[in-house]
Amino acid sequence: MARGTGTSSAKMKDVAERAGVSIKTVSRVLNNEPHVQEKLRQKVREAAEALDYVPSQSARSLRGNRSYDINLVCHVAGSNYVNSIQFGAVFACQELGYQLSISLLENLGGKSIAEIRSAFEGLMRRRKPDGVVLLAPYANDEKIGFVLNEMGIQVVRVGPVDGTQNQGLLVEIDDYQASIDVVRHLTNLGHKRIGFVRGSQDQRSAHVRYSGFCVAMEAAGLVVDQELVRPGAFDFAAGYDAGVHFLGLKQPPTAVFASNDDMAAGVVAACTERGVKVPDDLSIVGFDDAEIATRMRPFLTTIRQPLHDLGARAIHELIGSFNSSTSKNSAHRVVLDHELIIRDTTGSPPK
Amino acid sequence: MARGTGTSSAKMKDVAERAGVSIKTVSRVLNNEPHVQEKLRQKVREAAEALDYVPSQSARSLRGNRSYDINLVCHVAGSNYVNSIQFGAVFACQELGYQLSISLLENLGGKSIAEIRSAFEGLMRRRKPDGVVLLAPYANDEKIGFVLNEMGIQVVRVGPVDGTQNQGLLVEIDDYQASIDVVRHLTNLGHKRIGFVRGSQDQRSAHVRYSGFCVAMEAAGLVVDQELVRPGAFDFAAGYDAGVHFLGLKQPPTAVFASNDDMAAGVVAACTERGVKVPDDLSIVGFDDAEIATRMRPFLTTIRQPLHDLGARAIHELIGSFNSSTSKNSAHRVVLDHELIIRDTTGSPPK
DNA sequence: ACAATTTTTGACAAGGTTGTCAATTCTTGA
DNA sequence: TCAAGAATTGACAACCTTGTCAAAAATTGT
Repeated sequence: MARGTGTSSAKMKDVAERAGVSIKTVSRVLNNEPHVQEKLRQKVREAAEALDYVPSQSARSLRGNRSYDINLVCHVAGSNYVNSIQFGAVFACQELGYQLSISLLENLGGKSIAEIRSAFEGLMRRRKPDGVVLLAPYANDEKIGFVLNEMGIQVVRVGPVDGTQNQGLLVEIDDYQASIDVVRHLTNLGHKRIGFVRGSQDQRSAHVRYSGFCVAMEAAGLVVDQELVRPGAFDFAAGYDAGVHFLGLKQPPTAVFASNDDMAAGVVAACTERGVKVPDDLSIVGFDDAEIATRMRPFLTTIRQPLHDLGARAIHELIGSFNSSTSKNSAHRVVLDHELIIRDTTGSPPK
Repeated sequence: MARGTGTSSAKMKDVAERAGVSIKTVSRVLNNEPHVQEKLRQKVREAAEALDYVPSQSARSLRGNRSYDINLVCHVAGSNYVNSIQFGAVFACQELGYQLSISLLENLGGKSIAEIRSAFEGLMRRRKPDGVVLLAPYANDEKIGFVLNEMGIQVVRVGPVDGTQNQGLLVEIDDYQASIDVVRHLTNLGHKRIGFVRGSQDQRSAHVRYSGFCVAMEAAGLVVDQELVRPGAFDFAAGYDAGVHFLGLKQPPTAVFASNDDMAAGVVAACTERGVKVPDDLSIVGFDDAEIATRMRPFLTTIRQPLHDLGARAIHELIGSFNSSTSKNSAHRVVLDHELIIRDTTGSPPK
């Protein structure tokens, strides 16, 4: 009953009364709209502060047709990659007053536009997010971007994306350069027969990493032996299979570059089982610097992606685009730094 | 322009007109309130169906003072445990028309009630969730439960919890029995000297698993040698350290039960480095059946927790409690089944 | 100093739902 | 058949914010 003890929080009306202005003026000040005297601005801000005013999201959404929600869309698997990006995104949202919710979509690959549309509509019509963060493998699916655009939802994509499609917002690292860095590290150590384990064909990063690999090999005056290029799906098992294949070869490689850490760990596991010493007999490099890189023995040499930052930056770009006056189509591409982490799975090739 | 092409979706008013009833009646039908003739119910449902009506979350929230949001609160680390539960929860929310958002809280251990309160208020006042899912290590913090209760937010806790505090909603597995199962598996194989790696002291599960271990040892007529009980923090490094300790002993154990998979993997790593054969020289069991259990070699014998189901069930309990008429204090405890997964890290003790 | 213009301010409606309460219809008993 | 009571239905307000538009105040030009 006593003042300040009321359970319900202050409303705009209360702030207006305390500041001696109209409700609308309070609204203007709090939303940083123009056309208010500096003097009143101060008063309103003070009043809001004093009353510990917090705007009602539901009222804002209802009237303003904005949800202050951002949706992170990914497929079901809870990989370290998705997880780390997600955490970065959550932090950024907390900071900026948005809410991040997670949406899981069954694999949409190869679905028609109509099917994709209905999947998203089913997911989002209860509460339409202001923006969507699209992770691999959806980031590169132009149909999905199209559907979301059509629904009036701003999109930011994380990860490498085909150059062909209209760009929009994009946050990534330079996978191409990172692959070159890996090969250079290996060739500097003296390796000449270098194997490669590819990632899922439906993910752009898999292709980019492979082409970086090829270019760097060529630049080093080496040939890419197709016998030493194995398919994979970014999972441990594929790495293991590739490892078994390599070790069974008459002339095995002296180094293997796997397109991600899970697969690199698989290659190492195959070596461990067969008594092949890493890195003495075979050097191995991964990509991502996932948890497993320091959970395995020996520790994995790999490329560190700033996953956390990628997620955070994606959110910042998205929210920035809401407030900027530039049109929806404004393309913006952000490239974050990667880093080659040299640990214990790489060394000189055997004599 | 043509009928059905309108961009904005149907509102309650439209449904009411089509069904020839008042808006309020539509509301009643759609919310399953009593006092409506069956005949009208049908009509309304048909109309809603035909118009593809979806209620506006913001309007509902504004008027009804419910957000249809559920918050999953955990600390920063993106462990497999948190991740898997989260995925289960997201699925359940999608199914039930709620939105799951993630909140990350810096470590709140040892903070005062005032500090905890302000952390949550800062986090949640922009949009107060209808319920909160509390994961370890927060699940067992009674101060947090208290603060949330005071804020009028329903809570469901996942994981083992002290019996002392007022219960509320709780979803867990029987960690105690699971530990007994592990020990029984080991003693059945003939092990007598069994080591144990404990989990973080601030997590209830660590204590429960340890006491299950002790009881089962006693039941098998074995003594718990304190030399063979090592501390840990549920992380790989602690398991590794414990492994190094065990292997350096004059009389090492023939089996080790680690309180989670990460630590078990650490013990295995220590063995691998030292040329100790698993399971020939040392049997090792983990807990969780995390990803790493099948990413390591040999594959890890462990307890499978139905993490996905725990998350989903937590959501179901929470939402169920909103709709049920029973009071907030209604305690409900759900215990899901665990399973001992016997893989390749356990075998008979060496002669 | 006054009209014309620009800037600042506020009254009011609207957004889509649910709670309240009064009006209507139906049921029951005499 | 009619009164009393119960069940059903609907009109209207309320939730809290933002957009519209007109009114008021300040500024400019002559």
